[in-house]
Amino acid sequence: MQDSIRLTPASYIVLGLLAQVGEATPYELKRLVAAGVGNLWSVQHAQLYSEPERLARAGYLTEHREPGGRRRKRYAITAGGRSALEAWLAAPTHELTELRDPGLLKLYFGGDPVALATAQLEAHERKLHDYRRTRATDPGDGPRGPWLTLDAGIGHEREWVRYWRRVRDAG
Amino acid sequence: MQDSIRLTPASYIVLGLLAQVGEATPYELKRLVAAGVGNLWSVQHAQLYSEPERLARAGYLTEHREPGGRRRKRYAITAGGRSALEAWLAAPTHELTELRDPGLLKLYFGGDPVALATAQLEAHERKLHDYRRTRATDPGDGPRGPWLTLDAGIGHEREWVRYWRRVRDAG
DNA sequence: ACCGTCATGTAATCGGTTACATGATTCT
DNA sequence: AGAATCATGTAACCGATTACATGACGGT
Repeated sequence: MQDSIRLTPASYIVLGLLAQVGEATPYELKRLVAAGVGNLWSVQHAQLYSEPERLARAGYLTEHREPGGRRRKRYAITAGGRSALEAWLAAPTHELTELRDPGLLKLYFGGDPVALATAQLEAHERKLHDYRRTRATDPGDGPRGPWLTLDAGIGHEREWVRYWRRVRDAG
Repeated sequence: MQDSIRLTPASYIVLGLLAQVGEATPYELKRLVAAGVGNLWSVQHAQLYSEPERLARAGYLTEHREPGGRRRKRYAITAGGRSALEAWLAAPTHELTELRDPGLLKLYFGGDPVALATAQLEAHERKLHDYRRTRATDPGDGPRGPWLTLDAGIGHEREWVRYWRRVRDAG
């Protein structure tokens, strides 16, 4: 129950998911991440074992082993966890994303624009179609958040496609 | 000279800058990063002390202390370093950026769209003006890479502005 | 039976971040 | 002269990634 650990984005992902689903094992968390937030902010599966432990030690989650079979650990959010999550949600942030794009980095240091653009275009177009398919099958009910961020993903993939096309065609 | 360390983006930033300027102290690297790549991919200043050491141990850089005064360490790229850099530059990548935007993450988990949009809009608009000012004063000669990535930055900030405006106005 | 992939987890490493420090300049 | 900021560096910690492992299950 030792408090005061630093809460990172990964922490909030765990807290946020557990707030939604009630309780889960690390493996279930992995599935949940893959089902949505994952293309927003990826988390290695190993971290979905260590992070809940950390959060539990700090009192944000409870942990108990399943009695039979694999004796897996199930985690659930506590009141403390919920209020930490809510405090975080309530504070809008001015922080900006960095681009942090490996392709751009190569471009910066002199990588061949056309070759980079070709490779990147392919990848971004694929991802864009991916997103669009997801959105097409989205019933549109359910919470607003995931839908809005999916929209962000689409907008950004489109922008990347535009960008790399420009680079390619200028080459 | 122990070889075979893993080269990370930070490594390539150091290699790339040293390839351009010949040699530098960590502090000078810090300035160089701030002058450009920094808004593409930020690097903590402390890492500009440790990373060159690592690279030097692995034979990608040479290191020697200045004789007088502060006895700072100056680093220069070796042939091995240069060829590692070039190999990296020559291989286009299919890797995609993730969004990794703290604001989006909050949105995903139910943060208030209008509040988030307001805060984010302000920050992105500022950054956009910033980039535009930079581009306005760019002579436009010099290597292509930085100019092209600046263009990416502008395109993306514009997309973010569009996006958050939509979110705000839909709220 | 065998092979591959999914399910599930632990251990070790290490890059990157944060915190701490101190001298030199510049501004008020 | 004192405050603030820039210049310059070291040390410690720890979150995140990589590597390693093993059992179950579906298909051929």
